[in-house]
Amino acid sequence: MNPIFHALFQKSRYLTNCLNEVLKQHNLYSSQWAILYCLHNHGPMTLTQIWKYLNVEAPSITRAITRLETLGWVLRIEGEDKREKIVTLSPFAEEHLPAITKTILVFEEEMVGALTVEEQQQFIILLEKMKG
Amino acid sequence: MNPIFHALFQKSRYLTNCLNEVLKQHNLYSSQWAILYCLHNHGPMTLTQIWKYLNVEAPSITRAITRLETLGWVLRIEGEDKREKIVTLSPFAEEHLPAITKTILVFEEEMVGALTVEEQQQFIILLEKMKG
DNA sequence: AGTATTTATTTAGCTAGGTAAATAAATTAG
DNA sequence: CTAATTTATTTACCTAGCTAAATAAATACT
Repeated sequence: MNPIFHALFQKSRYLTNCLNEVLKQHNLYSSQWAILYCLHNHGPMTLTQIWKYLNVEAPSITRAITRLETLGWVLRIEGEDKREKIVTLSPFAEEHLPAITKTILVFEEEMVGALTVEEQQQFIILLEKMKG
Repeated sequence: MNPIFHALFQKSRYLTNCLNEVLKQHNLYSSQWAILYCLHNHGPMTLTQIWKYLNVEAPSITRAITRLETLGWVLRIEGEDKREKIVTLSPFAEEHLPAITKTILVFEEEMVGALTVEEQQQFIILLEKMKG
């Protein structure tokens, strides 16, 4: 087994666990945060826009949004096209996002700070080269 | 959000999906294969040895081994220390592993072939630098 | 207009990771 | 030797990805 895969999968798991650990203080999981961040940048989005943007299947987003809704982070609004649901951040989310973003920035600096900007670019280039 | 994380998580998910796709012909999932491969290299192992080696929590391995056992890939044998269960590959697994290994090698070459050996080493070095 | 197809979301059920707590055997302490 | 602690495994339950199929609304076809 090429050690690249093992290393890649391990690090991916490790980093999401660390991210979850750090987000615990805000009562969030990393994938929930990914959705909030996405909504923060793009404004209200339909479920389809979200899963296409995050490159994930629809049912994962349905489940996550349902959870985020009951936790009070987002609202599901019926669209003009009545098939679609438009998801928006709640006032509660808008209020808390700045502190969370700060937490994330500290985390990122801690995790990726040992790499120069060139190394980070190089890393992404190498990642891009891996495909079927 | 630093694009490095998004890229890393995406690629990790993409590669496991591809691996699952390729392993479908052998009726295996990628994490099941990781365990079989591990047993193939090290010989019989206890559950604890397996989860420590794969750097995963114990319950994940308990579940995976239970599944692999009912599918006929491994056997659980009670150890001399009666707390521990020793896991061994079944004759069925021994028989089929060479073909599976071949599938994996083709997959790896396809996925990682665009990188030179130096780039692969560089990639792993950069990965190692990411930690808290 | 009425039917067929497409599109958006949801539901059901699978693997796969995690934590917390239960159980049972082995080991250590007194 | 008995009681306390440690160790190995399992169980229960959570998030998070996936596929396949159900449902409902919109669109296209004839």
